Amino acid sequence: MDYEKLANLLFPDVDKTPDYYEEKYPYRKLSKKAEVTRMAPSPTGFIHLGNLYSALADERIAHRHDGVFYLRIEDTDEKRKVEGAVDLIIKTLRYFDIEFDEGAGFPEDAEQNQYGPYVQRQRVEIYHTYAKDLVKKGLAYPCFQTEEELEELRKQQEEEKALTGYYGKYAKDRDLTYEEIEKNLAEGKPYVLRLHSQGTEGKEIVFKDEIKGEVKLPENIHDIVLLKKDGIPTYHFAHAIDDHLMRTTVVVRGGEWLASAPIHYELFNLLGFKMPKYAHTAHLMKIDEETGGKRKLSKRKDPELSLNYYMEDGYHPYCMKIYLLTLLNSNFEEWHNQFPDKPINEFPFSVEKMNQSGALFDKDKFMNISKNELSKLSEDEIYDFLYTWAETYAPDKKDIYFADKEKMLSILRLYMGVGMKRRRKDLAYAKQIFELISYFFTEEADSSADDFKMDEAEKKLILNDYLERFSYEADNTAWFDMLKEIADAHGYSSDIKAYKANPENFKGSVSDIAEAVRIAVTGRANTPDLWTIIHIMGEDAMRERIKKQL
RNA sequence: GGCUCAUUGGUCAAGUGGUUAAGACGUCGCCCUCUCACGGCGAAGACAGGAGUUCGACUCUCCUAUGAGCUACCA
Repeated sequence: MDYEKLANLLFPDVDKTPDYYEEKYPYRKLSKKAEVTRMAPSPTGFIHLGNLYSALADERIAHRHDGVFYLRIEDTDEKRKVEGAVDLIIKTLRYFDIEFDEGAGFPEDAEQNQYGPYVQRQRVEIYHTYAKDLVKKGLAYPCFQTEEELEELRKQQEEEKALTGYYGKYAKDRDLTYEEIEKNLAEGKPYVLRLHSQGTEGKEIVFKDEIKGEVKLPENIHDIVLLKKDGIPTYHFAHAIDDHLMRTTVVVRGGEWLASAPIHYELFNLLGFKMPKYAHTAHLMKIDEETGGKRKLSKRKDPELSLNYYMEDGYHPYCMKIYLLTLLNSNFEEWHNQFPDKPINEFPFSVEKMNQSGALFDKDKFMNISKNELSKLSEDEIYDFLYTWAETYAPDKKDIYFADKEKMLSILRLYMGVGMKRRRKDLAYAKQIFELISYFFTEEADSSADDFKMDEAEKKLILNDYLERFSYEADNTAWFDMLKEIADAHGYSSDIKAYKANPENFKGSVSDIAEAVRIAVTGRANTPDLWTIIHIMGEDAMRERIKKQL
């Protein structure tokens, strides 16, 4: 067989050689430690937590030592394509403070486009050049098998209990003559381009994974498809060419790719490429309600783990980043607690420290982190964050909550414990915060929340007395002393300890008095300092709310 | 079925032959306290199972179990 002739028959329009591209995309001039990573999503128009999780890993690895983090769009599968997906990806990641250094999304003539195009469908010329070269070397051939024939083959192999797939003696079209190929082509028969695998059955390769260490895998023997019948490359072929030509140094990808590593190993070898480092990551998992087991996040089954969900509820992107980092690198949390003031990007992120097994997304933990981190912000920062969130996610509330900036800031100071010895940690996410402080912005107390513990008559008696004695000018201690007086006057103990020592001597304690007032004013049994609440709300509002209970 | 990876408390996890098996979240108790939140102190709670190797195994080997992934002209 004259492979040269076959190559020209198959790719008459390809006039370039691999050397051309090798020269066009030279090795990057970066320091030794610098790594080049990429995020390579399909443009499905959907990003979820798992995507963010691995994008963050990529980004940290690249930016740890001034490397490059770029965006490549893997649109080789027609069915998955969605318009505007690239924009969505860039915007979403930007929301979480992750920026690309180059790749899709940058203008064509931009400096950040030097290794482009970064969209695979715009790279077919490149793939075909390498494909032609492979054909020339007798390492690839056209395969005219139909789906039915392949299906037939699979059945036959299953019956024989043989390994399924197109390989070795089963790869009939390996031996097609030039004339046969020419004839098929002339008849317009569709074909795919297959790799002529050089692997031997039973042989093993030792594959080094940056996270898992050395893994023994069987050598690839399959004549895998390089170019689909429409001339578009499969993931495997595109991966080899793109990551080589874009000079990727570390490929971070999901663990489901580990099994196909032998294919990539062979491909890189036959193409004469130096292999990048690989890091196969564990997926974020969740508990499956039906089976009770762990399983990987699925975009179809787990809409609540879409990034939109977290944006809509108003989780602070910084908190999300912190949480994901604690999952990604187990020593991050310790580092962050040790140096709370250091920018988190200074954390020495390491590939080796990444998890081997999939972690469950722990909402409690995330909540805890959110509360902790928000408590470190200033009231102005929280104000701005809430304002921005409300603009898009709660426009109806925006006008109400932000009508009076000073009032809002006072409320935030109250809830954050600004000025106290220690900050409070009540605030977790925007939606929850709006709910938490809602009673400040309604006509009356939140009647749906908590009920009074004392009976109607007693309640009215106490609240009446409270209104009579109340003085707006009284400071916090004077005001509380007044509550104690009420307690004493009605058979409650003004001294909590005395009450606890002999509860049978009293109807209750001053805390019951405070609670009655608290519920009357706010509708809730639990709030921060009541005196401050009253003074933010104003005397009239307070009196009105209490009168409603009489 | 074949191949691969994983398995330390409810969750996330330190740990690489000798430890009282860290720490964080959660849970519970106590203290502080007008409630809540914060903070402090404390408690319960784990090496999937079985064989080896070894003076000694969470750590090494093998087997079993369980879970996950791959086995496409999808990525």
